[in-house]
Amino acid sequence: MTIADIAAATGVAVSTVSRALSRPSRVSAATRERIQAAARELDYVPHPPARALASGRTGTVALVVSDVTNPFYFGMIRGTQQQLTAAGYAHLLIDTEDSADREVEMLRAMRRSLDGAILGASRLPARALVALAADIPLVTVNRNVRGVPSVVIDTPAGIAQAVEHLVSLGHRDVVYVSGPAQSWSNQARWQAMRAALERHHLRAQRVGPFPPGRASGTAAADAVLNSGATACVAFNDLFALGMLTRLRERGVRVPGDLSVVGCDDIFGADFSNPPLTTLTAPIEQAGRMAVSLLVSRLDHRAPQPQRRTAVLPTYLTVRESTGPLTV
Amino acid sequence: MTIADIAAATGVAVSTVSRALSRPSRVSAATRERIQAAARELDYVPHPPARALASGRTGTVALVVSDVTNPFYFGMIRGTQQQLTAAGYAHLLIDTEDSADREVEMLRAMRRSLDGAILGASRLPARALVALAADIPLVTVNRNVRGVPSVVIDTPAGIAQAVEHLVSLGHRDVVYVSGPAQSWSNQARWQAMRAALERHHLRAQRVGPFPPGRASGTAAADAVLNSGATACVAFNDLFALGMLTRLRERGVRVPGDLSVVGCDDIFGADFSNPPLTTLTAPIEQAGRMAVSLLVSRLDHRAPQPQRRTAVLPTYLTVRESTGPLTV
DNA sequence: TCGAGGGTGACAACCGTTTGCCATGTGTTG
DNA sequence: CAACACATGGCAAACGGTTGTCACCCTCGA
Repeated sequence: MTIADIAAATGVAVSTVSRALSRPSRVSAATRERIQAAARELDYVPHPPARALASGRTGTVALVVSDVTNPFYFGMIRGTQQQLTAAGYAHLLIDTEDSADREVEMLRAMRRSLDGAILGASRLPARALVALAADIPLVTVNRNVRGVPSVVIDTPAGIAQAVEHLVSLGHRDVVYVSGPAQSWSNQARWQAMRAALERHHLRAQRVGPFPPGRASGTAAADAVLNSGATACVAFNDLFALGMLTRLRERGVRVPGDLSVVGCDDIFGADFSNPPLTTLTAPIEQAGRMAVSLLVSRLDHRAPQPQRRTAVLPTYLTVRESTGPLTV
Repeated sequence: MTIADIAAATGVAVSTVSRALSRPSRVSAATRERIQAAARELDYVPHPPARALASGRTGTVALVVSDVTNPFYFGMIRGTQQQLTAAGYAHLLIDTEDSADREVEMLRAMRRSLDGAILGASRLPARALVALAADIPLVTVNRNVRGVPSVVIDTPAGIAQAVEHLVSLGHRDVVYVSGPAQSWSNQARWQAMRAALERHHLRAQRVGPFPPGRASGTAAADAVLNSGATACVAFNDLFALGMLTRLRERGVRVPGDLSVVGCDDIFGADFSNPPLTTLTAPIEQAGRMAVSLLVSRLDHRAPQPQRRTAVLPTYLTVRESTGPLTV
């Protein structure tokens, strides 16, 4: 069941078989048909590694995440999965366990077995990212570095909306619950928050930073309560969800005593108690778009896209974790 | 940066380099050291496809799921990811989109680029599964077919506990919310439910089947309500969670008017409203174990394990969606 | 001193495809 | 009718490793 067998069976050269199978226009309709029939007959299955060795193309793209455990990535996984399959690529999953070192190390090791990679929220310093991009086609998500194509979800713009929402409900003391300090998204969100509050002549406060994960919600909730704020915007839904449980434990009413808004709108945000007001991010779409961007650069026949970075809008989904300020 | 370069740099043959790198015991300490130093120096990175072509081993294992969207698989993905990385394998993700045809088709196509595969809840008929297993090392999860190693989560045993729990709360009319008809797990759960109820001389009812997905919760909730039951066990948490929202919409109190128990204990079951009583399944562990099983058969040097199938226990986690029968 | 044996490294075949280059045959054009 | 272009298919050289086989050398025992 190699192309040599097919060649023998049909009496043509292996090169012809190869062409009939992978570049059908290169052979005449008659032989092509004959060869394809034989292939079907012998139920031939191509050998990807051999193909990769000879052609340099592996037909595989990796999705690199910092922690598969984070529900935020579930959406990304879905999105990339869909689009990669559609484009005929295999989907490799790499977990860097929150370590930048591991990130470059794994990527370096797998470089030759990948056609490209999608970095979901890379922790790499900008220069390392650029260096890596020179080695292997990359698209980043939620991480904008000059020279590396990327798709970013415009949560910062959404944050302005969220602040607007809270202010309109009468809140004056709103605090930002900060995520990991090295996180690009976290910084962007905090900046946006500060700017938005300043437009209302309100002082921006923050608590944290806290490590990723729902467990951080406990400490975060306590910190927010301690800050005396009446509303807060959390770095992400995982934090917010964690806070909700903690607040419930402590008997703090949401939104009666404290309004909470999250970011991302991950699985669960709609059925938590109370359902979470959050910035809905088109995560899945981001994944799909990242793949499109990557695949179109991989396909050299396709026209290279002008814009190397796409920004996706976010919108505020008001549920029940935010409410008017009560005196 | 191929082994030929290293060979040239150190003045030995490529075969020696190859051995120094992949079978270090086969060369003397002196040359090995010299070669490894040179490799580091030239920063050589092995070429996986070439290796795969020559050796037949790809160092890649696929996790095959019916729908990446299902949170049940999130746990599996985590588990397999961890263990595969630990064992030095790359992790390929395949989504069959609930189609058995697609399942065998994809697996056939990728066969040569995989060392093995883990089937999370395969939809394949038994004979097809066995045929496939002859072609490529397989381990199934929650699917027990003679001759194919597997790890199954013993939810059925847990169902007995759940029924016990409900009966002890006074419930006499408890209904099973059925999942996809072809699902092996669904059948096993229903059987277990029936048996458990019969032990209490109670009649087993069921509603459904419903297609996978949270959305089914709506129809399911209505059906359960219509059945007149005072308690139900849902095929999985996704259903149960969906039901919870629907019941809330309809103003039905849980557990006041209806007790609900789910299966699996997926992400979200603990912070839903009310938190869900469910059968906690060690999903992540199942993933890890499946990998262990697979990897140990791949490694021919390792002693082949006797037991080809592992069963993992499940336990009842009582939260707030179940309560005493109220007249 | 000689032969045996174990350890070390080299040779070369092979894994299954792709692809650049060339030879042939066919149709088109002037 | 000749010359030419083009379409088609074949040859063979890669691609980057692994591995079976074998030759060599060194050491040790008789």
